Amino acid sequence: MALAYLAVDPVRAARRLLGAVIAGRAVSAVVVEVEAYGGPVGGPWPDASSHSYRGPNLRNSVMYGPPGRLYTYRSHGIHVCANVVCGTDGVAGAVLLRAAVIKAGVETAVLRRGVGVATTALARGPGNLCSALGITLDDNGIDLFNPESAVRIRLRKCSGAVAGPRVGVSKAADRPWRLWLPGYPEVSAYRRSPRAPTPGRSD
DNA sequence: GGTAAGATCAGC
DNA sequence: CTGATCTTACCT
Repeated sequence: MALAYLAVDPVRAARRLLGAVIAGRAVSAVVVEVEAYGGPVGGPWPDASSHSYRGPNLRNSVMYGPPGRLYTYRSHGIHVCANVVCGTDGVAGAVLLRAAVIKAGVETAVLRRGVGVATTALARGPGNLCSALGITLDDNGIDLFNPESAVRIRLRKCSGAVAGPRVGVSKAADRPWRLWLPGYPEVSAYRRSPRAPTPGRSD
């Protein structure tokens, strides 16, 4: 059962999610960039930039559930971002889907993103990825391994991943928990958060 | 009941 | 670098 491959720490789960095929609403794509997010203080993978750092609440409850579920949230009041929950049931952890290569339904993705958007930019960036795949806040908590779900994922074997610091986070900014497959123009350019403290701290 | 911060993105 | 826009959490 492929689901068991996600019942591990977020960084390993992130590595296993690269190359996976995510099927959204009439659009499917191969995941080429992800970020790992850990859990609360005192948990196995404390992570100050994770939504679950301060314990369970209304927004992050899905992160504490079983692996293989979809965790969506609204970012900056504008965009929707999608995570795949990892770790065992009861332990918070998730992998943010940052970029993907559209494999089917390009026309639909273009309609959602806007005519004139470059093909390689359709699902570049977590907000754009959700937009292109038609993932919404209402999809929060759905089982990505249930064939009945509106959004599904299939894990594929994959190698050659590289790692670097996460994009946009203001805490634990130097932790190399962003993983991607090199050579894809779909992978977003690295931008450090303007709110992040001086580089090189071990946070 | 008010307010600040934020795992983003596009456009100057 | 900035503004847009909204949800949550945490305070009083």
